Amino acid sequence: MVTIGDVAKAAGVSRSTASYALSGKRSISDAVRLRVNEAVKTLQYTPNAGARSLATSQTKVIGLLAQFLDDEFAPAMLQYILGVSNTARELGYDILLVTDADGTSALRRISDSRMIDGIVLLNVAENDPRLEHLRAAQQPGALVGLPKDCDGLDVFDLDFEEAGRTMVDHLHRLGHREIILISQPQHVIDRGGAYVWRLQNAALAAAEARNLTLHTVFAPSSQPEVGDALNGLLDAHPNATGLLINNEAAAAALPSVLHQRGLSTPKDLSVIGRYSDEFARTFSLPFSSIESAPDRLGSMAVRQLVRRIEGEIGPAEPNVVRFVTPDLIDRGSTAPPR
Amino acid sequence: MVTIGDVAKAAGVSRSTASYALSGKRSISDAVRLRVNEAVKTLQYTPNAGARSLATSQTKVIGLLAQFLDDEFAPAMLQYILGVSNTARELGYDILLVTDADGTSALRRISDSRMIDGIVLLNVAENDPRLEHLRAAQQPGALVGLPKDCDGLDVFDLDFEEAGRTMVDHLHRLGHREIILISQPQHVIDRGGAYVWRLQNAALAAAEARNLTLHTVFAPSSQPEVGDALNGLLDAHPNATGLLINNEAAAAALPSVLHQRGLSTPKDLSVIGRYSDEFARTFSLPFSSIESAPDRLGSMAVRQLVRRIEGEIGPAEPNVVRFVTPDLIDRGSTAPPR
DNA sequence: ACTCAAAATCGAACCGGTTCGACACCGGTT
DNA sequence: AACCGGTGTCGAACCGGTTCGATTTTGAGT
Repeated sequence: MVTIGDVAKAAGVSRSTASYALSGKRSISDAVRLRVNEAVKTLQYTPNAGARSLATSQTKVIGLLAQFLDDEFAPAMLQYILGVSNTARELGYDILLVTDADGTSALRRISDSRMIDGIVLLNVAENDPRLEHLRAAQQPGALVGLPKDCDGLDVFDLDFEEAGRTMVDHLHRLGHREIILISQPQHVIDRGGAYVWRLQNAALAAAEARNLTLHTVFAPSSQPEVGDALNGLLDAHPNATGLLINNEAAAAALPSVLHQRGLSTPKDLSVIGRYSDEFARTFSLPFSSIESAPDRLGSMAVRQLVRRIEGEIGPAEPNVVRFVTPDLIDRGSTAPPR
Repeated sequence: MVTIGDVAKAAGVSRSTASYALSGKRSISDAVRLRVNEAVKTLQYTPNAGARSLATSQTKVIGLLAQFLDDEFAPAMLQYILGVSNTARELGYDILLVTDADGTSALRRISDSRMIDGIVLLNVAENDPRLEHLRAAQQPGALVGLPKDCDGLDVFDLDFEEAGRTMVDHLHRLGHREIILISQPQHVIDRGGAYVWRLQNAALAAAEARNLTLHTVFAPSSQPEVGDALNGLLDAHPNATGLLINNEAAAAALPSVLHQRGLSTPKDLSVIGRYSDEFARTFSLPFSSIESAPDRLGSMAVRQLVRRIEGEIGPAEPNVVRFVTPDLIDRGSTAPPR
């Protein structure tokens, strides 16, 4: 293993001089800087991360806590992870990926041992038990998902209220009078998935204001149960002309259900989903959708986190709570009702 | 930050004694051990990872290199990642997830800076440029995917030859005489995805030995092109009674294609895929399939890697190249031909 | 009571960086 | 000639663990 001492020796200077030559934190003669850089190159020197972190208490690593819950759609989570990971690298940070079922103790472990400079929490629930420890950790943290109490933590989430309104307004403007909203299953909500309520309540309010009928339903998030649920739903509301889907599994299952029933969009039914474009491509979903922007949310969270880590924003400065305005991507699955 | 010095002071012993009390590497009186443990608990002491890694040159972190290529099915990759991550935690290791497009320089970075104790490479291609650096890194490494030259590296992969034979044999035993094999697109092969050839060649050999006709085809890996390709394929071989699918996207697209054509399995067509059970559930695929066991492969790779890291297997001991025998999961999509 | 090995503990050194304070050297003022 | 500030460099200390060698304490055997 080649150390900075070896570099210093090769350049004929002291260790501290070599260090300053590399960091630029004190003025160094051109001659020395040149010789040091030369030595670094020929010896293939790379600083030891452990030693550096010990000396500077900075690791250039960000902890990423992702929970893979049975009742959530794993492929959707991947987009968040990639958004975080790619942006982190861009900013010079690596990612410590933690998928422990017990996120709380995992958080303590990586935080207390000072393996990381900051933490991104995905999939944050309304009363997320991890938040308490994140606040205590005295390390910057950023959340994707809106908890009840955002105090002291930077929060990023889709504007689900706006999403609900946009969906309803879009169909209303086309002339629909009776529509259905399919949400996540009950236990996602029980676990604190408040975004389900946020979208649904906003949709209900918009529907009332526009004077149209909105049926709301919680559907399973697993195959093949969700297919049956969709069928039952369409049977129950034969006059509905629009379908709003806030449930990835339901969206994925819908094409074959429609096909079985001999229905097509937008002729027989107008459909709007809420998922990412990437998701739509993966599952070849032909429905217009509210973009859930997982990569963008992950990216924003990391950017803010790094600003805190690097002191561009002081720890005293108030936390931000930022909502991404949802775009509606038109894939031609909506039209005026027959 | 509470250090081992604080613990030692609280327990009334020296730092070294506290360290030995915690590691158990020298005998310690019960009284002291008790007082030290007490102090650890009350002070909430957690060792500083940087300091420990500096002293022991062990980080308890495993690097995981995953490449997300446009033409590969991202959700499938997630299963490998989770297999690696969960097993690593079980063994006391954390995961540094690297998704850089340039895997080679990322490998150098994390390896040279000694952030990690070992490396798992996913998605290894036949002539993977990352291997050269992994060998030079002088750190244990494990691969998922079979390269041409396995020298010095532990390799884990599905037995694709056996998979090809099993698929063909299964349909042959049921009495099929003409079948189709759908592979990945040409550019997956060009990039070094040798597993495509391995399965296909074994299937062809088995078909010849059994004296049955096997048509082979490279299909796109993106929607909706793959659907058109499937249609064209079924048009081109109207007498084929069996379909083997070594292409996730094609498998995902097949149900709606069959539906459009008014075909059903196993009545009109016997179908066997090659993907994970998790994948089948996500897409509610009703086809019998060769289990590609991503979680198991990831888990095996990590287990072997940790054995190397912890010296249970000396660095001199020869590398293993282990093939997982593929299971056929029967979902009732095969039957004797009409 | 005396010896001797084993058990228990301590101090110091080390891992590989960074950073502080000191110092030497330089050209330019007064 | 004495003084000055700025520049470039060095030695030493420090970050927080682990580990080696030495020393003290203990207890068993005679």
